[in-house]
Amino acid sequence: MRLTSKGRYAVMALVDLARFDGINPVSLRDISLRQGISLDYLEQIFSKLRKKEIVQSVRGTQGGYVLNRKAKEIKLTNIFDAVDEKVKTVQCKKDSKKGCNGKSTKCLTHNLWDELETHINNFFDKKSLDDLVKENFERRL
Amino acid sequence: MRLTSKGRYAVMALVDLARFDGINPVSLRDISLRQGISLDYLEQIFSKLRKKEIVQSVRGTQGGYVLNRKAKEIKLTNIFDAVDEKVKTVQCKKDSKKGCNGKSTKCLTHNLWDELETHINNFFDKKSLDDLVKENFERRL
DNA sequence: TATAAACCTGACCAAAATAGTCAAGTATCA
DNA sequence: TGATACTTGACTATTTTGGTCAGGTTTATA
Ligand code: FES
Ligand code: FES
Repeated sequence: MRLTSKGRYAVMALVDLARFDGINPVSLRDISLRQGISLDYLEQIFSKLRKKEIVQSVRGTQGGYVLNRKAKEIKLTNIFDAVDEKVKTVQCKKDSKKGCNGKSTKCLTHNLWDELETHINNFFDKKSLDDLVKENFERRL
Repeated sequence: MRLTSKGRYAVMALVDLARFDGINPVSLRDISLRQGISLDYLEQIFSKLRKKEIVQSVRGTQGGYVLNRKAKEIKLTNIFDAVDEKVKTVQCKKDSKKGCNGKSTKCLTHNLWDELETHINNFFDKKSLDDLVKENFERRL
């Protein structure tokens, strides 16, 4: 099980951005430089974040992105969902009644993976962007 | 984040096998047929499980595999470890002091991913093969 | 003792997913 | 009217995954 860069970068960029929340828009170029993420790749990611209304864009000189909601109300779940970083543990289609082995019953481990998925999602549901910024700030003291 | 088939199959096969624990060795051919997993692939997986002393092989006609430890003492962690299904959430090398961005400090989200990794591993540490067999048996009643 | 069942090993490969790059815009502010 | 920054879509190289294939060796038993 590995986390993909897309999800990792999305959160990283948003934490960077959230630090300036309410102060000024942050350009992707700045984030790219500070966090060492390819600018082109960031653009892909922010396009998705904008569509899911997590950030808002400000065009023109001195433009950039700002949060579209309060940091406290943006959960990791929302971020991952926006960039299509899905937690997928089962092999079968969830709504189908067929198992991953093609048989008519779910496989021996289906329940287990389903539990695991819930367990992981719990973690994502709890953490907000605000938590992350704060933790990060404290660490620097 | 997705679970790979290798890990999924390893657990599935072991649950199948554990049901006959103490009765007779179980051949990979049988597991292959019952669980719909390629025999060749199973052999790769069991080769690893044997090296990590999770199963023992019984050669010859009527041979197969048996558990090498009590089902209660085989945790998901052990299984995943044996087949190299690693939980990897951070990008950087864990022991290095450098961050994933090449800088000398860990990135803004390093701590978060580390927490996530612990959270997932907790789940794997708790579940034993014995638990799985029992859950499965109960479900069938 | 022959033979079939089963384990064992390593090399190989195709498809999918990932992690980007590249090119060509459009909008807006100073 | 330039410079800055967002916007979009297509394209691609690399890596990972999920296997297959070929050619063994070992051992129980008929
Ligand atoms: S994972 Fe759902 S049936 Fe196997
Ligand atoms: S994940 Fe460890 S430094 Fe970024």
